Amino acid sequence: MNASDNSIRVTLPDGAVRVVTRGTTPASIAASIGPGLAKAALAARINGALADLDLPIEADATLSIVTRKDADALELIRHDCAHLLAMAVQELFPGTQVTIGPVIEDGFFYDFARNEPFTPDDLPRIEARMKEIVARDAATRREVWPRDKAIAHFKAMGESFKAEIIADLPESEAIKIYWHGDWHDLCRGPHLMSTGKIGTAFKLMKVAGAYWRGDSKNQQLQRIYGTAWRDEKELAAHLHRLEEAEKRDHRRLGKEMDLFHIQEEAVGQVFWHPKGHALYRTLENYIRRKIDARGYVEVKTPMLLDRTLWERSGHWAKYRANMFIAEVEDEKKTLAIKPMNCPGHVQIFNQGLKSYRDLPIRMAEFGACHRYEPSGALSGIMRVRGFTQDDAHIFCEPHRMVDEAIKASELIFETYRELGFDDVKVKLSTRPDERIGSDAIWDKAEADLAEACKRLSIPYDMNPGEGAFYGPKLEFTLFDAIGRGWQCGTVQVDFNLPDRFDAEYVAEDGSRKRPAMLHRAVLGSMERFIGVVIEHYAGKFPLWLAPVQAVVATIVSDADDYAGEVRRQLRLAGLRVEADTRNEKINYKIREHSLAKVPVMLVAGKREAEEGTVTIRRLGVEKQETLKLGDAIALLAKEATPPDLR
RNA sequence: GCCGGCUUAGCUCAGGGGUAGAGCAGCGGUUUUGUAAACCGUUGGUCGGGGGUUCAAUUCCCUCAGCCGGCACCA
Repeated sequence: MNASDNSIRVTLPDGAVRVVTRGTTPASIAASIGPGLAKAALAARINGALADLDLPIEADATLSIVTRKDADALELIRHDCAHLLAMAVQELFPGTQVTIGPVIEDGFFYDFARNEPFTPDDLPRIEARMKEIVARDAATRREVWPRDKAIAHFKAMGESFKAEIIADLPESEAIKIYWHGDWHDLCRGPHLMSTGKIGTAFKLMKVAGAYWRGDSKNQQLQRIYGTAWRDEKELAAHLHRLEEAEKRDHRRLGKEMDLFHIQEEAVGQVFWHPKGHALYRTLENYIRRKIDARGYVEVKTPMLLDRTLWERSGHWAKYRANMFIAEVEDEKKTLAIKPMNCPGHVQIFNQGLKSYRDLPIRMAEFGACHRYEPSGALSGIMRVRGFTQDDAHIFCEPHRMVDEAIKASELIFETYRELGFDDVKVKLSTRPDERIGSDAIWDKAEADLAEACKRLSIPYDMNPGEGAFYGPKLEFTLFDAIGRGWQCGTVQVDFNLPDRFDAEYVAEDGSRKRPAMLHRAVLGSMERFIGVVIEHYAGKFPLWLAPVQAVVATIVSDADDYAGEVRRQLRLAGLRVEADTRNEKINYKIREHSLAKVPVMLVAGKREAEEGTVTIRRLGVEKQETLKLGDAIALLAKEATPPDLR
């Protein structure tokens, strides 16, 4: 063996090349660059892949040293935190089995198997132990074990879940065991060189149940969630963001702003209060104008339909568990409350003979649907059992499907933009295992939806196997002001219903043909969308959406009559206005209506009453402006114009 | 549906085996006020429902419901 065989070339990020002995570790290269870097080093990136600092480099490679400042650091810290958590839990609660503990957005979790539940009180104890282990600065050691030895070892320890994981690893995978002091776990790594490197910018957040391997048929484990960051400042910032998110929670704002409520006797259904319903109507009318302008026809179909119809549609077989059923005593009938509007729309289509000249028929309905959702799925007005879809079904000649999918998608994008959502992602969900229709039909429908996206030049992600049993779909997810995604709009192809209900039209050649059917919703559910809008704007709605657009607040009781007149004229101009003539100081009124997030306050004191003016004060803005009443009305009416009418 | 937590006045919340409190809101007054809380007085609760233990339960136990956080689900 000559000397050159023992040398390798390591290329650093700045392009510099170091010739080192084969088997040199990133740690020693870092040390040779400088003691500061050696100290700051958390891990290495060898040929682009994250690796342990003590992993010998065996061939020419590119190398970068990962420090706390790098984006990768978070991933490493969080991964180590998961181990730290498992270690602390096993020290404090002997007999607890470890399973998996991955890195997730903002943090990590670890799933444990233990008979007694963890309580929220356990979290501070575990967290304290984690910090103790960090202070211990236990060294990390990596070992590679033969598979059989590893399985036998973990089985002997009573760690049956770990043994199962190892047994399921592909043969090609090396079984790596990481030691942190005298605690060890199976892990693919990499890890920081000691527990002291993790730092203490972490916090355990919550305990939850989670099924082994995500399957509800399996044993339920106990999951502990934590968040972890590079330093205390980042942690504090994250906790602050959570607090801010809580402030815009639609359930909280719904109560504070008197928009809606839900009560025990109508679980999963919304009582819309006057202000909430003002918002609801504004959105509904807006959507109605948009679809009217695009050649839709609006219909209304029955809430209760006989069981036989649901049998024919296929819902009784496929969707029965989610349907509310109504038995009628006098007649021997079973009715179901509609969970979807589509079967009803096909009934309307089927009345009378349709010609190809009549197509496309774009049949819309603000359709109230009810679905029996699992109790654990309910959440405020975001996930409910009674909701209204801004639904439509488009019956068209099969070759027009791409065009119609394009039109529907354009409507969705335009609507989101006008409502203040610019960040939208599209997914194409393709054939699920359980489905109807031939592969040829699916090929065509999936290709049509993809073609629609292509022609619109919108990027989309594939979502394989997630289509409906009756056809593929495009799903539109919008992202709100704090970056959370909400799936709202959808465009779906349906091969099922036209067939089952024998929908037909007379084609150009006089033959009877089956129309293609497209389901689409823009907002999805009114309830859910309003929830999203509330959280997106944190209750501070743009003027056109605000439930109360302006409050006329008096300073002295002499201005009461004038305030009434101002209110009357603003209402004539189409604005939602209240007058506050209570015997309170203007400070008090300003404060109260500011907290209520009323966008515009019109102050009317003695001066304004005499001069026929109002003083406008905008929400959160101290600067005021006094205008002639007529000018103020014109200004506000213009500002309050819905985006589609501007 | 599953795991855990929670449920006290209209709202936000404190309390705790001997029969319940605060702030705000409400109501009654006084005050006529100029841009984020004027002052005085005052009403208000089967402590989520049911059952049990106890001389005594809002408090402890069981059970049901709802809500919250996850998991599963979202045709």
